[in-house]
Parts: sequence; C-alpha cells; structure tokens
Amino acid sequence: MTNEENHSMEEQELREILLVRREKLKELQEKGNNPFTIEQYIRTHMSKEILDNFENLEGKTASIAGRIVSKRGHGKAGFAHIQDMEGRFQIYVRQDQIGEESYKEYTTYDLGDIIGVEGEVFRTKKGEISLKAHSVVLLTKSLQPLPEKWHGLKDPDLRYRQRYVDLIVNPEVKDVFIKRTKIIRKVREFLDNQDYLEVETPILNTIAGGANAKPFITHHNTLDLDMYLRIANELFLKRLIVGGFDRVYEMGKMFRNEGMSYKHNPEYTAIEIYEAYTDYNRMIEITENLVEYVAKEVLGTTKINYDGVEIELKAPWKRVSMHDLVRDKTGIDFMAAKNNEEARALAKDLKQIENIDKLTKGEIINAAFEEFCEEDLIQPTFVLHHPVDVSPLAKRNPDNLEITNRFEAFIYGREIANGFSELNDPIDQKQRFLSQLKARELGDEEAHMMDEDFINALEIGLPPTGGLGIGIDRLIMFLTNSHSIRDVLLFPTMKPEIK
RNA sequence: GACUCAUUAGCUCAGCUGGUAGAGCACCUGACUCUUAAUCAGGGCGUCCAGGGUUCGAAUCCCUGAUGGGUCACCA
Repeated sequence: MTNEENHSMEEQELREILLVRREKLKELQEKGNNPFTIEQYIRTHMSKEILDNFENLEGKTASIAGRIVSKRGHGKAGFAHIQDMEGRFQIYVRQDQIGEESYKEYTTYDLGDIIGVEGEVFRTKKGEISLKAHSVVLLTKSLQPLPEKWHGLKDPDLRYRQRYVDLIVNPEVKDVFIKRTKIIRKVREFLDNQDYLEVETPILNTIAGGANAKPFITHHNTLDLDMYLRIANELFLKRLIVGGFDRVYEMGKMFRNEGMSYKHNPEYTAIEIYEAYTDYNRMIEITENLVEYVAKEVLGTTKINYDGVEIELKAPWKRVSMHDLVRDKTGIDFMAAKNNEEARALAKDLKQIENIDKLTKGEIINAAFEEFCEEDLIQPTFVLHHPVDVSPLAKRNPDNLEITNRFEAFIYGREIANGFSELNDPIDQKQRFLSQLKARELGDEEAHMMDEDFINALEIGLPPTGGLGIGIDRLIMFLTNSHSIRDVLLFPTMKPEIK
C-alpha cells in the first residue's frame, strides 16, 4: 500500500459516521427509492392532535410525519419517536404489518431522518399513545448525526450558529420563539385596539437621526451615495405627526454599530409610538399598560420571575425623579449647582465618573444616575425629568428649564423604555442640533447629525406630542426569563466561523 | 476594548506532577415482535483549536494567534 492510499483510507475511516449515511442513501437511490424526489406527504394529524383526541381516534387510521428522534429495535419489531412541530409521538413498526422488504429498509433509518407514517392509533401495554404502522416512508435522509440524545447540544456558539439543530434537540428553545411571536402580536394588538396606525419608515437613511449611536454605513451604487442603516425611526414618525397622523407606531429592526453583550445585538427590534395632543404622562401610562397587557395575555400573569427575582409588572409603576434618586443615593444636591463649574466641584469625589471636567452639569447628573442608581431599580420604575443636556429631542419642563419632561422605564436595573414630551419648538431644536454638531466635531461619533428637513417639518408645525420607544428584545427577555439577548434572537449576529 | 476561563471522537465530557488518547450516547455487526436513557454480545471512529518553543518524549509546560463563554467598560 502506498502512502497515498493509506492516507485516503484514513480519510475515509475518519468520516465513517458520515459515509455510512451517504452509502445508505446511495443504496436507496439505486433501488429507485430516492427520498429526495418525494414532493409531498399527506398527513392527517399533528402529533398533539392525536394525543389530545385519543378517545375519538383509538382504532382509527392516521398519518403523521416528522423527524426520527429516538429508535429502539427488537428484532422483527421496533419503536421510535418522531418529532413534528407540536411534539413527539411514538410509532410501533412490525415486520408482519409493513412487510419484510419495507421493514428491512426501516431498520436502516437513522436518527434525524424524516419519515411519514400511516397506521392505527392505539395505546401500548405501558400506556403510551402510539401509531401501529401500516406503512413507513422515508421523506428525507439526514446525512449528519444529531447531537447526543440526553445531553443534547450545549455549546452556546454552535447553538446560535446552527439554530436549526438547536431547535430540533432543545424543544424549550422553540417555546421561547413561539412566545416571542405572541408577545409581538400582543403589542400590536394593544395599539391597534386603540387606533394607532402602524407605519413603515425607511431603514436606509441619508441622515442617521433620532438617537445617540454609531450607525452602520452602506452604499447605494446608482446614486453613488453612502447611506446609514437607521439607528431609530423617531424623526420620521414625528414627521408623520406633522402630516396629520395623530397616532402612529412602528416596530422593527434598528441597527447600531456598537459593542455586543448579553443585552446588545447590532440589530435589534424596537417599537416607537407617537401620539399628538398628549404629553409624557400619557406615554408613561401606555408603557405600563402595554407591558401589563402583554404579560397577562401571553403569560396569564403580571408576576414574573427573572433570574430568581420576583417582579410585578402590574400598573401603575413607581415614579421617581432622576435628580431625587441621585441626591438620595449620593447625598449631593446637584440642582443647587448654578453652573457646570459648581457641578464639577460637587462631583469631584465621585471617582467612578470619568472625565468630570469635560461634562456639563446635566451630564454629571445623568452619569451619577447611571453609576449609582440604575442597578437598584429592580421593580418597574419610571425615572423622570432627565437633564436637557442629555435629551436633545425632549421638551423642557416649564417649571425648570434645565430638565425635560422625559422618562425612562427600568426593570431589573435595565432600561426598557424611553419617552418624552416631544420638543416641537423648531428654533430650540435647531440650537440643540447645533450643540450636538459641536460635540460631533469634538469627536463624539454618537452625537446627532443636523437634520434640516426635520427642522423644516417642525417649522410647518408639530402639535404637542408624546413619544415613546420600547426595547422589544429586552421585554421578551423578561417575559421568557432569558439571560442573553441571543436567546431571544433566532439568528443572533455572529462572527463568521474561520475554517 | 480589558481581564479571565475554555477549546480532546458526530454530541456530552474525563484525561493527575510530561511517558503510545478514554467513557457514555451516536454509528457498524449479531440476538431479540410492547420498548421508551430498551437490553445483551462484539467492533470501528481522533489535525487533542492553529503555529512556534522547551524536552529523549507534549493533549499536558511556555509563547503567539483564532474562536467561544463569563466579568467589566460604551451603547437600548
């Protein structure tokens, strides 16, 4: 034997587990039983339907189809479980029922193969509702082995990359995504029932506005124009309010070119809701009522357990001003500071806040809030009246022009909603864009870009309006007790695998 | 981005102070017509993440890199 032959034999042995299945497929094809030519299989029932209606179906004929997930042979008979969308179902296959030829072929089927089975509904001696096969058809040959049957697929990386395998072997994953769909449907239902109009605004933007974030850049060839994937849809929705749609919302993907973590994915789903002739108080009510409604509808309760902590989502939620929180936690009354210098002097002992000498009074209050207060907000809480310096799109509070009529909702120390009375003074808005522009020139890539057309819209006239954004993935994390955003995204963003 | 842990069979994992790579499941062969982690007997399966170094000898020690997890930082 030459080295080359030796090597190729080793190669073959290496992949024996794969070759065996390919051989089986080849044999079937040579016999004229190529499963990949089959285009349909008529099933009369889903697995769950038979389980739920056994009394009516016992003794009757039914057909089901699905993937073989376990198999137990006993010589001239055997049991197997097949899995369809609704669950697992046992089949009982006997040589004297389906014939010698057919039975011999059945014994070659592997875990992962997809089959159709027609047979009689019955209950085994051990009590399991099953199907006694009259015929078994191979519908798809699986050429790769499934993960091990009771440890399953655990490697998180593989689970995300090969979600299709994850879904097959970890049924509870399916439940999370079924729940995700229900949650999204119920959010829409809540708003549709109150005559909010769902709209679609551009994802490809020439100005990435509506939030402080780094955008993804892409390129339009015909226009030879760099474009941004949207970081928010706020400015478009407010244009629609200007146009006379008094209640609008949009739920969809946002894209932010920033870090990834258990609560950040580069593309994520958010909803923004705008309503004319109302203020931030109304948006606070919508937030707590919407979350309460969705929890009740999807989970049947407003009490959730997240990571071992009981959380009550029932409205009304607690309301507290940001400044009071910071003052109570740090013992420093920043509102007493008359200017930035005084605020910096007050903050000088707060070592956790970086670059204090570059921050304004409002930014210091916000930083102190994030550093010292956020994590304590376990039960749903609205934090009110953010400084104007960190709220370039929010209306000022008439009693104190340094703060805004804005709120953020926190659950388990995480922000899940943000809303405010929308700034509709075009002159003030322009000033704030200009100061954002200045920050941008100083290197803040996340500062707002100037949006002249949005200013134009405000000059046409935006009625008093309340606006609100909710992080849908984070809401879903709470309602499904998921600890990573990747667990609520079917295909989370992954680096490409290097082979 | 920083720190830290991990990467061994298709899957889940063991492998001690350096001495020829292990188990279970899955797969193959045989027995078995009510099993369900089926059972019983036998068998095959490895780029020990990659590259370099130390050593007579490296899955094991050292360095560099890749990928992933966790923690922290920024962002929702």
